[in-house]
Amino acid sequence: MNYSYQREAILFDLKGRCDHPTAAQVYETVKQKIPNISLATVYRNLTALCKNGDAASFYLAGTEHFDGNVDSHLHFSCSKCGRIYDVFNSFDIDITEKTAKAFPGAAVNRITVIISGLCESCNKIEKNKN
Amino acid sequence: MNYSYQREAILFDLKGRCDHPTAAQVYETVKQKIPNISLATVYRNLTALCKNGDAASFYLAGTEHFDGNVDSHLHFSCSKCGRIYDVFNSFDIDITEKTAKAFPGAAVNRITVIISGLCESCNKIEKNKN
DNA sequence: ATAAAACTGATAACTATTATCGTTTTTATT
DNA sequence: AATAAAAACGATAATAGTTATCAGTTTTAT
Repeated sequence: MNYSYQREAILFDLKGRCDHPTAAQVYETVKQKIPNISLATVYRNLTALCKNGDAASFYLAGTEHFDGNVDSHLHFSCSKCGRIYDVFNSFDIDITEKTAKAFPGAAVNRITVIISGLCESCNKIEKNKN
Repeated sequence: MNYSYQREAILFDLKGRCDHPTAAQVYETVKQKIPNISLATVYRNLTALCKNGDAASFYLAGTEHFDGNVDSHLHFSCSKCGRIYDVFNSFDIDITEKTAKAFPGAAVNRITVIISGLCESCNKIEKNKN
């Protein structure tokens, strides 16, 4: 893989935010720095960065979201405000290990956990409606 | 919600299989029974059935997969053969409960867990390559 | 300096899904 | 049974997200 100014800018942008952006959202911000960058370049590089282990991604309702944090963690998605929060693995078990036990002979590569519901602030608003 | 012959056939098909089909796959099989059924009808009804609690769905690589089994369970997706296996919750913790603790004040509605890797048979083939 | 490989922007193509609309079916009421 | 409103239908257009193509540019190794 060769160096590219565009890829560097994309990774820099992704690493500097924690909102789990879509490709289109990364495109919008990187465009401020590189006005003539193409959306295809953003897609290409986000995919390459994930493949390379520099980024991660997960799907939410059919749309891919990217994450500059490649450390194992879960995601909480609020169905009202749409925000995606990190959930730093507070679980007292190693899901990967347990899964390997449940599937003897299989190779576990990745575990995606998406918790959905109402975040604290949206839930508070919801409760006040009564 | 009124009765519809198409919806009944769609739910019957979904309940009778365990391969977590996409809308297009349900369409293909239901078409054998109702040749003039529309793909839009399949989408409409799968969505309605999920909303109604008679079915469930999750996204895999941008595509929605449907599940006639609405009991809590996880999914193992093989990256080679594409098959999706059910993982009946052998974990000794209640993820929902733990999540609620990690997010005090939030309301947890649903937890989607997708484990990806190589299933036992594909992993065996992979190992024999050496 | 040069040539191959990798990467780019622009855009066409594709896949999955949703929206629209005129027609048909279902359901409740006469 | 007739009827009218609501719900659902099939066909298909529209949309969203993503991937593929391709000619031109940048990077890298020599």
